[in-house]
Amino acid sequence: MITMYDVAKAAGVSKSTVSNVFSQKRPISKEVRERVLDIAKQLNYKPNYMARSLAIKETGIIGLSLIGEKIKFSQFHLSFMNGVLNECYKQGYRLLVNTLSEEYKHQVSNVASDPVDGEIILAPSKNDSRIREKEANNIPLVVIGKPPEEFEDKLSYVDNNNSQAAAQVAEYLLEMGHENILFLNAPKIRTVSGEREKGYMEALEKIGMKHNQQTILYRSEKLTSIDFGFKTTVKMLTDNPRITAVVTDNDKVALGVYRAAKGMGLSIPNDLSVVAFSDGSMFSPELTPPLTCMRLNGEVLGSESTKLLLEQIKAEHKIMKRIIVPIELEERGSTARVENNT
Amino acid sequence: MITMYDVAKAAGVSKSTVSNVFSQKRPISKEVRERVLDIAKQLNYKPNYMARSLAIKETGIIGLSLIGEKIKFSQFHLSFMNGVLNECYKQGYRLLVNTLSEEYKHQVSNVASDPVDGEIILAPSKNDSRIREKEANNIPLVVIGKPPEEFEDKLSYVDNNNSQAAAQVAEYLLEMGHENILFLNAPKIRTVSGEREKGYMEALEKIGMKHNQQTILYRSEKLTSIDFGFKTTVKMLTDNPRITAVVTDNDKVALGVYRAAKGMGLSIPNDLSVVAFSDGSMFSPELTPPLTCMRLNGEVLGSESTKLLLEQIKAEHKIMKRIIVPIELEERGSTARVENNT
DNA sequence: CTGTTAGCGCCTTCAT
DNA sequence: ATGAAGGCGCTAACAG
Repeated sequence: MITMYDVAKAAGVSKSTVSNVFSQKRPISKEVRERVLDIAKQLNYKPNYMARSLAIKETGIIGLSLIGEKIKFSQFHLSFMNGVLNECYKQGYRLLVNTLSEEYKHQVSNVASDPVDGEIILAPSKNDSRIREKEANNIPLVVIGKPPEEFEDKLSYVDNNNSQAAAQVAEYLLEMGHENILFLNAPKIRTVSGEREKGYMEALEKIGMKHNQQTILYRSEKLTSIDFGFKTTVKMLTDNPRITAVVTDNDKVALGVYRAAKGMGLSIPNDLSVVAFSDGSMFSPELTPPLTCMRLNGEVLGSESTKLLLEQIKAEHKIMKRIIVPIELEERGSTARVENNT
Repeated sequence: MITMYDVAKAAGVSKSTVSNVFSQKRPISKEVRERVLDIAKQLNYKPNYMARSLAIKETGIIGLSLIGEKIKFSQFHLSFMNGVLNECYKQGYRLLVNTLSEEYKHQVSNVASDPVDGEIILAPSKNDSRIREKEANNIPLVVIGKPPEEFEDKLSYVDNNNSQAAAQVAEYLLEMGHENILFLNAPKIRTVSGEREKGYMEALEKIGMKHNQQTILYRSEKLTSIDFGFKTTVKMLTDNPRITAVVTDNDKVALGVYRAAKGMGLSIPNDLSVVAFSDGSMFSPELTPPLTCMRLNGEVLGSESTKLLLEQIKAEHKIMKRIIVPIELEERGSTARVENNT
C-alpha cells in the first residue's frame, strides 16, 4: 500500500504538505500542489479513510438501525431510505445500513463501537438497548417514532401524529356507522402501539362508547404481518360476526385481512371495511379494492430525520428537536358505510 | 473518550492483555478476562472501530455502488438490497450504501479510499470509472451485469442471461403474430443494452425478418423512465400505427407506455402488447392489466453477488467466477395475439 | 507557505 | 499467560 509518506518523498516535500494538499486545510502554493497531485496520480495514491477518521474522529458516515421482519425491507423502508439517502447525498455523508442482530452483537469480538458519526433508529421499542447504548456513548441520535418514556426528554425525534391519526380513524369509522371494530395494532413492545391505542380509545370514549378492550390486538413479533392479519381476522370474525371494520398496523397485515375476507366469503368494503397505517405504496393484484389508509410519508420522515441528525452532528452543543410529520387519511376503495339493514 | 489504556490501568494489566480479551487471539486466564470485561463494562468501554480497522486493515464493511434515477431506489433495488443484507447479516458484515455522485467525488477533499473491504457495482456502464478505480487499487469487486469488455476477463460478475432472454421475448412476440415491435432499451452506455440488442436481433434474423433498426431506441439518462416510455410511445405509434407491441427496459418505462396507450385510446393488450424486463414487483392501479415480464430476480442477484464478494475478500488469492441468474418469461395480462383481421 | 514532532487507539511482534 | 515497544496512515500543534 502506498502512503502519504511515499508521495511526500517522491515530491520532495513533507508529509504535512501532502496532507494539506488533500485536506485543503491550509494554503499550498500552486506549483507544489500540482506536483503533489501529479505524483499522487502516478503512484495511484488515495488517502486512507480509516487513518484519516482515526485522526480527526469523524467518519462521514451515519448509521441506520433497522429491525424488520427477518430483516426484510418493506415499501415503507424503501421510501424512508430514499429520503435519508437523498439528504446524505446533498451533505456528503454516507449511509451504513445496520442490521446486525442483537444476538450477533453480543459476541465479545463484536462489541465494538460503530463506525458512524450518528445514528437513526427506526421503530424504537419500550426498552430499546440500541438507544441506551448510543446514549451512554454520547453518539448523536435521532429516533423515528416516540422514544421510550425515560428518553423522551433527552433526545431528538421525528414522529407521526400517531395518537391523533388513530383518533381520526376511529372517528371516521364511527361516523360511517361502524360499531364493532377490530384494531390490529403494532407489537406491544413498539412505542407506536401505545400512541395509537391512546388516540383510538379517547375517540371512542368521547362519543360515550364503552369499547370492549378485547378488540385491540397486538401483533406478536413471532408472526409475520400477513399471518397475523389472516389468522386473527378469521378467528375474530368467527367469534364475533358483528365486526364490520378492521384497522391494521401496516399494509401487509391488511393483505392478510383481505385474504381472510376472501376465504370467508366476505366482500370488501360491503361486508368489511379495512383501513391501514401505511405509506400507501403497496399495490398488488390481491389488494383489490385499493386500500384506504392513514398515509405515512416515509420519504419525508427519512429526509427530516437525516437533516436533524446531521445538524446535531455538526452542532457545538447538544440540541433537541421534535418534528411531527402529519399523516392523513387517504380514502380509497376499502371502506364503506355500514348498511342500515343489518 | 475512554480507551484501552484506561481499562488496562484500572484492571492492573497491560494494553495487550485487554486487546486480547476482546480479540480472543490468544488465551487469557479466566480471572483476568472477567476482571477486564467487568471493568470495561463499568467504564462503558468499547473498542474503537476505526483504530481497529486501521491496525488490522479490514473494515468488515462492503460497499454497494448505485446510480439510480436521481438516486432513487426502485423495487428492483429494494429486492436486491434485501438479498445483499441478508447475506451480510449471515456473515457478520455491514453494508455501506454508496451514492456519492461522481461530481462530488471529484472534489479533491473527497478523493479518498472507501472504508470498505470490497464493493458491489450495479449497472456498469461502458467506461465505468468506478470499476477502473477499484480495480487499480486492487479492491475486491463484483459487478452486477456484464462488465465493460476490457474487464470481462479480469473480474467476477453476476449477470442475467440478458441476451438469451431478449431472444426469448422476440420469439414470444413473433409467435403471437407481432411483426412491428418497438424496443425501448436501457441507456446505450449501460452494458446491458448491448446484450439485449444482440439476442433480440439474432432472434429476429433467425426467422428471416429484416428488422428495421429504427425500432430499437435507447433511453437517454436525461429522461426519467416514465417520460421516456410515454413520449417515445406517443411519437412512435403516431409515426407508425402498425406497431403492435412494445418491449421495455423496466416497469417504469412500461408505466409510461400504459399512459401513452391510454392517452391514444389504445387498449392493452388488444391493440398493444407490452412486455417489460422487470422484477415484476411493481403493481399500481395504473398498471392494469398486470404486466407481462421477463422476471428479474433482484434478491437472488443480491445474495449471490454478496456471497461471491465475501468469498473473494476472504480468499488468499484472487479468484474469478461468473454466475448467471436466469430470467424467465412470466406471462400476465399485458400481451395477446395480434388479431388477424388487421 | 512549509517542515517537524507528537499523537489518534488499536494490534503485533518480540520478550519473559 | 502476560508485558513492552513499535507501527498502522493520517492530522495537528508548533515552529520557522
